[in-house]
Amino acid sequence: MASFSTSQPLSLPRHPTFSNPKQPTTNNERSRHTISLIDRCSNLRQLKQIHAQMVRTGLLFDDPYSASKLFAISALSPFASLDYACKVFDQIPQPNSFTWNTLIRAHASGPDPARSILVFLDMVSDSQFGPNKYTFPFLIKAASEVSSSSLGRSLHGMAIKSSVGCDVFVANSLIHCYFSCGDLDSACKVFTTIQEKDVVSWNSMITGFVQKGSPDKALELFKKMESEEDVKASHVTMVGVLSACAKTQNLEFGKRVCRYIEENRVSVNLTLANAMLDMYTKCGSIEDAKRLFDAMEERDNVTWTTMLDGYAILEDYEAAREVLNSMPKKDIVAWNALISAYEQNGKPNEALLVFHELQLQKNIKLNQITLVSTLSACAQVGALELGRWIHSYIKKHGIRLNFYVTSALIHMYSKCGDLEKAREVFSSVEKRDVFVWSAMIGGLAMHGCGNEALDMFYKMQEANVKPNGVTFTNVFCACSHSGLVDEAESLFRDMESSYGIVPEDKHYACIVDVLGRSGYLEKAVKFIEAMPIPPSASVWGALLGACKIHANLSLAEMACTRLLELEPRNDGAHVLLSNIYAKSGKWESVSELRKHMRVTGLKKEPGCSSIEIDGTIHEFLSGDNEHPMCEKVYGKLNEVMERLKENGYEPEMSQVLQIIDEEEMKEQSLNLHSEKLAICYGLISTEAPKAIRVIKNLRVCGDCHSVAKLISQLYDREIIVRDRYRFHHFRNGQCSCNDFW
DNA sequence: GTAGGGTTAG
Repeated sequence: MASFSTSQPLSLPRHPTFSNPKQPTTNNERSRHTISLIDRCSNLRQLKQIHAQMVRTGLLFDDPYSASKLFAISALSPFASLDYACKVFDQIPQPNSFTWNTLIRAHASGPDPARSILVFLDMVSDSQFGPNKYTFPFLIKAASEVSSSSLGRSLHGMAIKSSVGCDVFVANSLIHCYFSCGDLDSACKVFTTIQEKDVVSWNSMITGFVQKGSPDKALELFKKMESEEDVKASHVTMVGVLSACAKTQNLEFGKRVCRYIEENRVSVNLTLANAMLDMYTKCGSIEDAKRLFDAMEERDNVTWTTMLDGYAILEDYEAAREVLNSMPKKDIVAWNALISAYEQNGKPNEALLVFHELQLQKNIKLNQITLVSTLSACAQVGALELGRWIHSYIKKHGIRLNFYVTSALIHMYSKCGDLEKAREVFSSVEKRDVFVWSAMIGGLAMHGCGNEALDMFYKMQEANVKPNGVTFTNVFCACSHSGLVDEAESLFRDMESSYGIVPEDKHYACIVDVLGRSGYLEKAVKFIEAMPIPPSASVWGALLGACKIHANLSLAEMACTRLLELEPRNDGAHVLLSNIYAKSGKWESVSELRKHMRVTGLKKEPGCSSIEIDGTIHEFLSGDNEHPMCEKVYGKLNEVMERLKENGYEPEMSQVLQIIDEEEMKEQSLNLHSEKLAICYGLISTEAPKAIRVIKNLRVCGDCHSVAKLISQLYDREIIVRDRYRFHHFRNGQCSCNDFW
C-alpha cells in the first residue's frame, strides 16, 4: 500500500482553472481522488495539507463526502486530534447525519465524553437530522464512560421511541452501559430481549460479569453460549472467560479454555496471549506461564508485568525483580507492581527501598498508584517524613486527590501519629467516598477518639455515603478503645437489618473485644456461643486478651485452647497464656508452657521499636547492642531512670514476674524494653518541642507506659507511641488512652 | 457513496 513520506510533495487535485490535463477535472472525480488521498494519510501534517487544498479549491464547502471523510480521519484516525477535528467540523457548511454521528463518536471516546451529549443536543436543534441507529451506540458509550445510569436509561427510552431499541448494536451498547453503571438487572433484561444475539452480545455479558465481580456467572454464560450452536466464541470471549478463570483461580477450566482456543483456531493476538498468561499466574501455575512467556513471539509491558506479578504472588521476589530488570522498557506500572507486592505482603521496608530506587530513574513519572502503595508502606513502618514528602510531591505536581490518594494520605498520617494532619486532609476534600470516611473513622479509632469516630459515622450517613464492612470494623474498633459498649452493641444489632451488611468474622472479634475489654467476659462468651459462623482465631484471641486484662484464668485457658486448635503456631497466644499463669502465680504451668514452646521451636516475636530521625528509620530490639549509638542510648536511659526514681517512680515488678528463664531474663528485663531505648534515642537525637514518635510491634508494656508518662512530664516532651493496636499520646504525665488499653 | 457495539496487567 502506498504511503507518504513527509518529504514527498502531495499530488492534489487542482482547481479547474489551474488543472493540468492529467488531473481529475469533474467534481465527482476530484471528490474520489481526494478521498483516496485522505485514506492514505499517515500523519496529521499530511492531512492538514489536504485540508488546505480543499479550502483553496472550495471542495470542503461543496462536497459533503470528501468533507466528511476529512473530518472523520481528523477525528478518529490514530493521529487524530479532537481539537483540530472540531475546527474542521465548524468549516463544513451543512454537516450531514454521518458527520454529526462521527463528532458524537469522537467525543464519546475522548477526554470529556459528556460533550458528546451536548453535540447531540446541537444536532437535534441545529440540523434536520434526528438520531439514528448509528447515533445511539456512541451516545450510550458516553453514558458508560461517565457511569451515568440515568443517562443510559434516558437514551434507552429514546432509542425505543426512535424504533432502533431492537438494533443489536444499540442493545449491546446498552448491556455494556448498564454493567458499567452497576445495574446488572437492566443489563440482563436487555440481553434477554435481543432476538438474534450475536457474539458481541455474549461478550458484553461475559466481560460485564467478570468486571463486576461475578466471574462464576461469566463462566456459566460461556458454557451456555458454547451449547448454542449459532454463535461462535471470538478471541474477545476468550479474554473474558480466561479473566473469569483467573479470578476464580480455576486452573482446570482455564486450561480447557486454552485447549478450546487451539482446537477451534481462535485467533490469538497479544491481548489474548496476555490473558492466558494472566490466568496461569493468578492460578499459581508459574511453570505454564513461563512456558507460554518463552514461546510468545511478541511481548508488551502487560506481558512483562503479568509475569512479574506471577512471581510476586508466589512471594518469589528475586524472580520478580529479575523480570523487572529484564524488561526492555520499564514503565511505572511494572515498578508499581513490585512496590505493591512488597507492601501488600507485609514487607513495607522493601517496598520503600524499591520506591527510592524508582526515584533515581529518569523519565519515569510516579502516578497515583505509586503514591498510594508507597503511602501505605509509610503507614506500616511509620515513616512520617517520607509520607510528608509524598504529600508535598502531590501538591507540587498538582496530582489530583482522588478517593484512593485521599484515603491513603489520611491512613498514613493517622498511622504515623499525626492525627491533626489526617483531619486536615479529610477536611480539604469536597467529595468523600466510603473509603475516605472509613479511613478517617479508623484514624480517630486508633487514637482513642471514640465519640468523634461515632460522630463521623453519623455525618457520613448524612452525606449519603453508605457504610461498608470496613467502616463497621473501624467503628467497633473506636468503641473498643473508648469503652463505648452500648453503642457498639446497638450498631452491631443494626448492621444487617438496617445497613444490609452481613457481619463477618472480624466484626464478631471486634464485639468480643469491646465486651471483654470492658469486663463483660460472660457476655462475651455468650456472644461467641450465639455466633452463626464458627468463631475464628481472632475471636478467641480477643477473648484471651480480655482475660489477661481482667485476670480470668479459667476462661483464658479455654480461649487459648480453642485458639491453638485453629492456629497451633500462634506465638502471641502462648505468651499471653504464660503471662496470665505468671500473674496468677502458676509457675509450674508457666514452665510447662515454655518448655512446650522450646520443644516445638516456637519463639516469641521479639519486641521491636522504631523511631524515624531525619527520614531514617532506627530500629531497637529489647536489650539491643546493635545500634551505633547504643552506648549513648544506655547512658541516657540510666540518667532518665535516676531522674524518674528521684521523682517517685517505682518499677512495676508485676511485669518482671513474668520472666521465665535465664535466656529471657535479658530480654524481659524492664529497662531493656525496646520502647524505652527508642524513646531515649529520641531524647538524644531531637530537640524540644519536637514530639518523639515511636512505633512498637507488640503491645506496650505497663511499666513502659508509666515511664513514658513520667518522661513526658519531667522532660516536657510529647511522646507518641503506636503499639500493635493503637496510639498512646503522652503529654504532661498523662496518656490519651486514659490507661485503658 | 462512507460508519457503529464487546478486550488483559496496576
